[in-house]
Amino acid sequence: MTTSFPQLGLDAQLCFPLYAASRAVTRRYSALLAQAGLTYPQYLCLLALWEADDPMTVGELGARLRLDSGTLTPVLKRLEAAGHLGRRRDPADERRVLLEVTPTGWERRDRVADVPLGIASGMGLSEAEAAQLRSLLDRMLVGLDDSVPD
Amino acid sequence: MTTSFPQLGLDAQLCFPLYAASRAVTRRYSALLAQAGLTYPQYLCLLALWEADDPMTVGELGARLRLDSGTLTPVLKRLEAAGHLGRRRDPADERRVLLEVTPTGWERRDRVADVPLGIASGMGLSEAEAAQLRSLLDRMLVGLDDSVPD
DNA sequence: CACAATTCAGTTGTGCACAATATATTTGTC
DNA sequence: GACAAATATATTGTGCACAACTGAATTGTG
Repeated sequence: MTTSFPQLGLDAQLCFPLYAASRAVTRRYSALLAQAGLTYPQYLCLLALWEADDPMTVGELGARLRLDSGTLTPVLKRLEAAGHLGRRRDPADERRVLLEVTPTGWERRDRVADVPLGIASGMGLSEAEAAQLRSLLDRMLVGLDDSVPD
Repeated sequence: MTTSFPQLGLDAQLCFPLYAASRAVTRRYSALLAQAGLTYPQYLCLLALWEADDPMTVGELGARLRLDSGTLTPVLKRLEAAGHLGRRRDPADERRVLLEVTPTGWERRDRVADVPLGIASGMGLSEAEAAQLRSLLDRMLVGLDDSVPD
């Protein structure tokens, strides 16, 4: 690197390690999830819906995953086509679409139950380090939210 | 969340905070880079090429950024179309394509020089925390590399 | 030299992300 | 109760990511 612009070094910024690490983890998940017929974003949708227990709207899911309807709608349609969830308009407010996991969708849960452990073991971080990393990432997210008050 | 499958909690896994934080940071960069006519992956390509100083092959760039030719080729073509870099076959080995930043491409460097600082200030982490985060992410990447020896 | 194996970039196809926009529904306000 | 403003989702268009494949160029081996 030329000595000028040291702040433009790939490794001097947080963004690149973050971006590369995120893609590496997603890739690793994808390989395991493919065996269950799921992509990573589809898996995230199911995680959120499994957690909620009750039917959830597209907007609520988007708020949880920080994804907009332009991303979610096609993902949800593929999950519906695969029989993992049902989508129906909320009778009480026809603008909303309620997402409900089907029995087939609940079965996926057992199928992927051991995926996270499989990833964690290959990651080379202790439980304490993982917790520390989670904490730093959470604080970063909050910081980014706060500095753009919508 | 139902009490079974605690390991499937969205926040229990590292992947989701990592994924959400990475997208949040990329989004923030994109907003600033758009003013310079660059997308985030295009910016990463230029960062790597600026660092190298000498012409670089597509393969070398891919190794640095951890991206494959299927991703890079269209990005590089757009950078070429914008006049930021030149692509030519290596006369010594016609399989390779050499990437060279044009004068116009070098000018982009001044244009984006203050972008990283603008991001960092909004991130709410101290310099020490940022360094710690970088270190954890790097070790994670190494761990993931090691556990899949290609 | 012949030629199989390897390397390198490009192409194709699928699936996100996200901005901008469109459309339908609901909610205030008068 | 009309109707403007707000809300919720869907659609469109652009640009990645990445797996799988193609084809050209190079290298290793006999």
